[in-house]
Amino acid sequence: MTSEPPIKLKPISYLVLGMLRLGAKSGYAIKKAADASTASFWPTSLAQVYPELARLERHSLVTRRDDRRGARERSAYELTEAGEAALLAWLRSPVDTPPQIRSESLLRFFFANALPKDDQLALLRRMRERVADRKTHIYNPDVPAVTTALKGEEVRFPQLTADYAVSLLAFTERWLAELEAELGE
Amino acid sequence: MTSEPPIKLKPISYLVLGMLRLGAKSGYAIKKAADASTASFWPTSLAQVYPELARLERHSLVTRRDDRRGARERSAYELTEAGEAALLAWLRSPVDTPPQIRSESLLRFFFANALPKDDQLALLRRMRERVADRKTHIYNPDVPAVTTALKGEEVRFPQLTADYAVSLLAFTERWLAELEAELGE
DNA sequence: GAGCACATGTAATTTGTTACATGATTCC
DNA sequence: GGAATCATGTAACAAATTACATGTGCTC
Repeated sequence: MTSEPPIKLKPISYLVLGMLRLGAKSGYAIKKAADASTASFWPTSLAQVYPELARLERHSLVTRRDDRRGARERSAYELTEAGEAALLAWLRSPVDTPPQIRSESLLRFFFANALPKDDQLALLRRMRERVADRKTHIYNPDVPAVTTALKGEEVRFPQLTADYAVSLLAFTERWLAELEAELGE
Repeated sequence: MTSEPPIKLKPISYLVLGMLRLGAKSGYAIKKAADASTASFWPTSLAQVYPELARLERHSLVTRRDDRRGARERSAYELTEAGEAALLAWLRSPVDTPPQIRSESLLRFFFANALPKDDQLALLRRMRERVADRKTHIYNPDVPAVTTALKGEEVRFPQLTADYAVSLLAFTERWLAELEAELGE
């Protein structure tokens, strides 16, 4: 089907394939869906999505058709069989790079010893407030909006992912509150 | 003291300043200490540490002196008063960029709906096993090894950071086990 | 008609990793 | 004597973000 050298699929590839499978059709829609669901553990940008779609099309993992609305151009992409197979193979594969985390907040926490006790407590309180903030702002993945492609399939993992994120934040909040109490004595 | 334009301090700057304060003296020692303590939430490399030390020295936040061992050259760095002040100011500052996370594992989880139930369960089990692995391999920050510079100061935050990491992993393990049980019914 | 969401891309810049280059010291 | 660790740096490369560039359609 293609004479291209074998394509190397990266997480962004699977993000795109996965969102297509859930029913997002345009690059813009994929990015929007990602912002509302996967952004907190796999951030991306349009400058990644568009080139990736083109790359996947060159390798016949997706097909593109014109889908203009009046004068505004738009592309509608679909998974090919090879594309769906690649997605499933990845989901089944055990290979897993460890999660990468960059938390300035934890870095501060780690060095907090340099502060007098009052400032340590202030730091903990600020951290806890911020965690509470993030908890209330977790996007509930707007699954119905993008699952038009799925007939009858019960979609629960996106919601579970959001649930997990909220639980983690709640756990962190409690952990910080306890430490605050202990340190404040 | 310097005619350089004002220095812009980034997290790697504070990592270096903080490790110096804990008693690491050479660039190599800073990297080693970071690998054993902060690497899981703020990874870095020697190719960042060395240039950063040079930059901090140019701006008089650290001082460098020769500390060769025989024929092997080595530099010993120390915080200046300005350096310690910068570290403390950062620790007190509320500014906080949200943590950045990239977890291929969670991305898989999010899309796991595409799999038949058995494969979903296998995915959950693999995730849980991997979390358990990471939990057992968490480095305990080797604080005594680098705290020669601190006289009498009780250093507990590095240990607390490791405790928190272990707690989070344990929480995740339980969460996954429960989901597995629920899904397995 | 103003402002925002929809829509697609490329270019420039930033950030960070891995590879390269070189050598000394220590431990088995 | 060989391997691992100590020690310092630079160069090449990779990945990702932000900025740039352009225009349409919808809603208040």
